[in-house]
Amino acid sequence: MPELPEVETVRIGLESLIPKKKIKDVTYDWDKSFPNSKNDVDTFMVNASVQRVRRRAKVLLIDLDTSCTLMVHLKMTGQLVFVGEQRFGAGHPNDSLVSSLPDKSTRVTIAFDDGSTLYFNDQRKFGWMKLLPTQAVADEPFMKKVGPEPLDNAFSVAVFTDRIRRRNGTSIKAALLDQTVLAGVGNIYADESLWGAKIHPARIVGTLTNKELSELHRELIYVLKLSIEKGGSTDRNYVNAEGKKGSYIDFARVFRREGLHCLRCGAVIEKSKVAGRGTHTCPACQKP
DNA sequence: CACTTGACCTGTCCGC
DNA sequence: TGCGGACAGGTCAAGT
Repeated sequence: MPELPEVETVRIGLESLIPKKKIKDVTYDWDKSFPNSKNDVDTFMVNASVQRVRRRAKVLLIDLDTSCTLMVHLKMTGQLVFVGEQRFGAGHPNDSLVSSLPDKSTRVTIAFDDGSTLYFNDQRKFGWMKLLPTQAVADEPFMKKVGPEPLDNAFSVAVFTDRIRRRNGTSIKAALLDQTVLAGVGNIYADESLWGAKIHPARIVGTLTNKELSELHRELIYVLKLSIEKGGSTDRNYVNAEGKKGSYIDFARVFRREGLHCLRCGAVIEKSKVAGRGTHTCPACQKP
């Protein structure tokens, strides 16, 4: 589910909610969602306090004061939802998903000593969290191979072009989705940025001009920043750290707009499959 | 090696 | 309604 803007939105929310909170108790129902031993949890999590919440690519990093970090990947349907010590009932203005937690998608429950709780929910069980020494995070296989952050100042057109061209024989969409090329792009923002740059997702990287890649670089940064401003995209399951949906989907130009008119030229948006993923394009603006 | 496909899971939606 | 199949925002292992 969540791509860079959604994970960043969760990070911003958690960073304002959980630092300094002390963990009282941890429970979980599915080993693959949280593979650490009870001994790890008792030794390094229980009685530990949260220091800060970081993000790298689509991974959240919750640093504890035991020199350990909770590494979290939400994959397709994961949620990290914080519920304060005071709960609101159904119908209350502040009521939301949170009033019904935990529910059957709750995989891990982290209770803090002030009565508040952080829930890790994941319907499809693809997501995971794991506890490891903070200095070991960089040695994780994914962290070693993942590409640069697209919203860093250092992510220039030259860097983008150079890295994309490493996948010269594949489609531009597959290259954008490849986390070793650059970090954080998933299906929504691949389609959105390609529409913005008027490039068909199935175009082979080797056929793209530097001018086209320069446009794509600009569009990619634009849609990622816009989405963070809008609190991410809620297509199905995504919610932020307070259980609220994001609104980027209301601003989307092609994603999930099949059958509707292109906002630029009026042609009817089509849906197809590229790089094994549902793909949305304008047949007039984005020529194969 | 470069690239593509299937597997991991559950839930929902669509057509018969 | 009921049922089968396709599909869903990610990543990795196995296949060509």
